[in-house]
Amino acid sequence: MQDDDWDIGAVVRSCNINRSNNGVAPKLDFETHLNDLLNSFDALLAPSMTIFNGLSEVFSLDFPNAYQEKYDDQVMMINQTGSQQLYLHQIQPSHFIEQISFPPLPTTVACQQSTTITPKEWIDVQQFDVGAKSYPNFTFSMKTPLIQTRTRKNQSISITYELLQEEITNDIWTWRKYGQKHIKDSPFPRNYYKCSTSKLCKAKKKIEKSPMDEKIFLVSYSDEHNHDPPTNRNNLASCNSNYKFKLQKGINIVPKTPTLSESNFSSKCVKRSSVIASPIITTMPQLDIGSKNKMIIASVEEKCDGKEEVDIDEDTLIDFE
DNA sequence: AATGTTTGACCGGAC
DNA sequence: TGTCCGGTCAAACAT
Repeated sequence: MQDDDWDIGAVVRSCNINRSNNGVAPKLDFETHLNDLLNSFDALLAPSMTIFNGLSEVFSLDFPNAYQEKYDDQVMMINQTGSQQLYLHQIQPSHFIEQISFPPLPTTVACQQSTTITPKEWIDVQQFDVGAKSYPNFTFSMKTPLIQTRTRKNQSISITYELLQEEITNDIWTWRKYGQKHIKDSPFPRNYYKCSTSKLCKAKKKIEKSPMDEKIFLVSYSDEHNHDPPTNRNNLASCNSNYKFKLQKGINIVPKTPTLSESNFSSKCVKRSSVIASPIITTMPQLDIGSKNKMIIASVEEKCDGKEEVDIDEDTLIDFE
């Protein structure tokens, strides 16, 4: 992927990567040494990559049980012609640690695409068996699914989630607000947070309300925590004794102009939008930290620059237990 | 006193 | 080169 080709304003399609029902987490046991070209992770996926067309900029793979041996390891994958390289790395631990507090939801990722093509053509979630275990495989007919954003050169990649209010308040990390900006074309301000646990921690978080649906918060994470999550619940995000269903203190969601209808922020009233106009994940990918689950994110060094919008293909959503 | 929030100023990348 | 805009800084203020 070329940094200067990144277009955050590109309209994003959505597509899904899901686990099967009753999916059994495989132990991939891939090697994660920097610059490894082939490892057991590749060996499992490489056959499916033969049709990889290299049009993706960023995509994500969400495995029920994938892990890296070392925290900062990066996996580089390469297709059989050697013309494309995939760089895999894990997202910061906070993302999957947080997920354990959420109810089971389909795992969905948002996708950016460059040409007119249906979501099913981007990602074809398949099932294949390894021994008695079954888990999804991914064919690489996908074009440009996206869960990462980067607005500028040299800016850290951020991962954006669509969350409801109660999901925001489930954040296990402590954050200190350091800025707020009104964003162009959005009636709601964007709030900027840094990790307040450690001054050396570079983890950041942005929170804003979705201009598309004010019940939904767009929460972006960038950089990684370099420490364990705080254990004292009294110190957690909101600093409120009844934090669970309160907005984190300092989250300013007052719109510039009252153009949107009122919301009661009740998750029960929220239908998760199938129309995504920003590079976001529509639900938190669910992972089980207890089994070393992590989301793996890959980026590809090739450009695509078309822009188009598409609905999430709800048919491809598969609940995972 | 320590920690977090507010908010205008500033910086730098993109165009 | 100038302008726009997102991101960050930091002083003042609040808790």
